[in-house]
Amino acid sequence: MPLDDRKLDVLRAIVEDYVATQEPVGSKALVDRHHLGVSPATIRNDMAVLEEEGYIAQPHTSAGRIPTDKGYRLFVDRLSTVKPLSPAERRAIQTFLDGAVDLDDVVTRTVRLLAQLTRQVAVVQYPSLARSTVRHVELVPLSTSRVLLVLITDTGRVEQRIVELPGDTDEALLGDLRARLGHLVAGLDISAVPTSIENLPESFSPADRQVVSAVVATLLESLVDRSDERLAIAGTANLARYGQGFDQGLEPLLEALEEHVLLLRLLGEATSPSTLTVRIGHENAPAGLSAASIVTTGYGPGERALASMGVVGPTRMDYPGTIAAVGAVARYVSQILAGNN
Amino acid sequence: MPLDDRKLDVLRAIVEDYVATQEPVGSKALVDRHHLGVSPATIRNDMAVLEEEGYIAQPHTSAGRIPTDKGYRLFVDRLSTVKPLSPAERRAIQTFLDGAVDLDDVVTRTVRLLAQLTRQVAVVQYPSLARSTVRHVELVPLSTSRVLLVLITDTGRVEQRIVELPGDTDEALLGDLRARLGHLVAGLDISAVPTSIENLPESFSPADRQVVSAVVATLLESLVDRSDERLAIAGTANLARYGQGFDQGLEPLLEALEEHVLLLRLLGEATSPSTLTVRIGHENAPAGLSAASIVTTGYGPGERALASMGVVGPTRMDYPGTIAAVGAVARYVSQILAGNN
DNA sequence: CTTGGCACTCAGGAAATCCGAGTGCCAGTG
DNA sequence: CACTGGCACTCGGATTTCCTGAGTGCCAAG
Repeated sequence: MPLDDRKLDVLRAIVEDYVATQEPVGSKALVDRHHLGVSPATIRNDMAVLEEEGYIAQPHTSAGRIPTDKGYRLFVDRLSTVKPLSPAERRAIQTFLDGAVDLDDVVTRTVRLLAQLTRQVAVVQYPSLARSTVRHVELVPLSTSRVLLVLITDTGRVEQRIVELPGDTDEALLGDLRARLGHLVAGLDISAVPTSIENLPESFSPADRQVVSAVVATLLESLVDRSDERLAIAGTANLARYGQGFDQGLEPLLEALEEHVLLLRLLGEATSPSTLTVRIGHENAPAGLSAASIVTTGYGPGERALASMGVVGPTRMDYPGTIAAVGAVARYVSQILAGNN
Repeated sequence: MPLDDRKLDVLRAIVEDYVATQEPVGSKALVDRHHLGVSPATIRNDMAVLEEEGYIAQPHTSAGRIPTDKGYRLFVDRLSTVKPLSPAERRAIQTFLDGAVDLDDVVTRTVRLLAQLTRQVAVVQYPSLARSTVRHVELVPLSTSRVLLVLITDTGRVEQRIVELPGDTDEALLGDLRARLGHLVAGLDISAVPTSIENLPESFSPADRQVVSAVVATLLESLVDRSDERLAIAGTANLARYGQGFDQGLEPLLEALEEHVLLLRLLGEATSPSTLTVRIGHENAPAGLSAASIVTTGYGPGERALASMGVVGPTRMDYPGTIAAVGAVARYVSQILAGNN
């Protein structure tokens, strides 16, 4: 049976009231708080249908209704309208983020800001190496058998590795290597680097090949190294405030939040900066987060998302508000990153 | 009134039992579980004295006793014996830490290990820049008006800054500057760098002075920048397990744990690697942590501590076990750092 | 100083009770 | 046909009462 408009209104009202009060909402309360123009009895009939269809449920026989995951899903997809941020919030975003001095600072400020705005747990992924381009590669001799390899990306990120050379090496070779490396990879997309340099050693004299190979190997290694898919998290204290909003207690949640690999996967599927994903309750496969909802979006200067950020909270969260906050912060951060180019 | 030996035994027994059971312990239970050779009535008298002196307290009139902060203090200072780690634990430390590939990895592994061993919250400070020495300084031209300043310390840490030069600059000047900078600061203690280079600009021709000043300024800035006093935290989920061990709930604690500045201060006062500090309950000034105890120690290759690590848990923690774990991990990490030199 | 005895206290659990929000259903109405 | 008012019913949760037993403090005797 298709849901008519009023039933959708009822569902919306239920979600809104439940989110606001954290208590099951009954038919009477609904009519009082929203001017639906019909009597409680009518609402009850509608509710019965909504329940049959699985959008809402009763915790106990004689209690009001609460939305199910499916109900939230419908709400998010079709019933909620974007709630514009208050001027105060906009200002907060600006003043908070404008003071950032470098990339790391942008990330830590962002994550705190997001936690504060949404009063929930914020998660921000550091811009991924993989999706940026090379601005510069440098070789710095430390001793005759050690050299520091520095890689700078267009996002302002700097990776460095110490390369142990197989034997003593003179400046000339290094200089040559530096120049040719730079020529090969400058401006290149990180993902394109491996194929670009794989044959480099062969263009050197056999005597030098070992050294070149060592450097190339380290460079490749530093590129695939996913360990730098780091995360910043803030606002875990908000979980405690929300208190027993979570049935199974906080432990599984806190554990999940420390499982960065897991979170990265959830954040991942790096959506473009303009789209925004909402995952509700059981849609989050991993056990620990099945009582939580996650709102994520990508961010980054261009069309492609450089990395993702998001908010984790109870399924009973203020979706419109959270979505607005995440979206606004992501847009602003993207601007900053574009500016700092 | 000085406490005789038996009273101390009683206190020790109370602490141990309370930590183990999380429940107030009464006189009867004490005589049963520890062979004290006297009757419950006698114990009661001793307990009365201990209570009068403020070492223990009763939550309710008709309940057993629990240790006070003062009681824990005495226990830690005089009554507890170090509990050697189990072979399994020693092995865990080794296998867990030996796989570390770089400094950051050492830190993240350490913090997880510590959280796992103690089943509490672990906090590890990244090795502080301020207490290491300069191994190398490098200048890498990015464009004619931008140069990358790289600073490498003996702890394997690499700081980098981009310097915006006031005008176009040629290679020769940079090379000269690089050489003189390196000569001035190599091997120097970070804290000694500022005085060492403050007069450097004046030794250059007036035309070049602006450029040199820009570089020097950035270098100084990167040295005083405390923002790199970063922390790694793990095991917050353990707080939830300990559950309502904390009277005021988890919120203030989680908040305190996100206040890195605060934690750094607590960790701080970098003790030497060989000493270990225990702060109990109210000894932790900040409100949020007054229900917690903190066990910290410094770590680092030499005599001086490079940074600190520690564990945060409820006052009712297993002090001997925690102390042993923190000590062992710190020693092992120190060895690793010394080795990687 | 230690001990057994004894009266007393009281937190916390179990059982009993109450209340009212909320429901489903039905018959009546425009 | 959709809506409404009425009504009987349910039952979770709050409130109260009651009870129990661990634990205490004190005292007099060994």
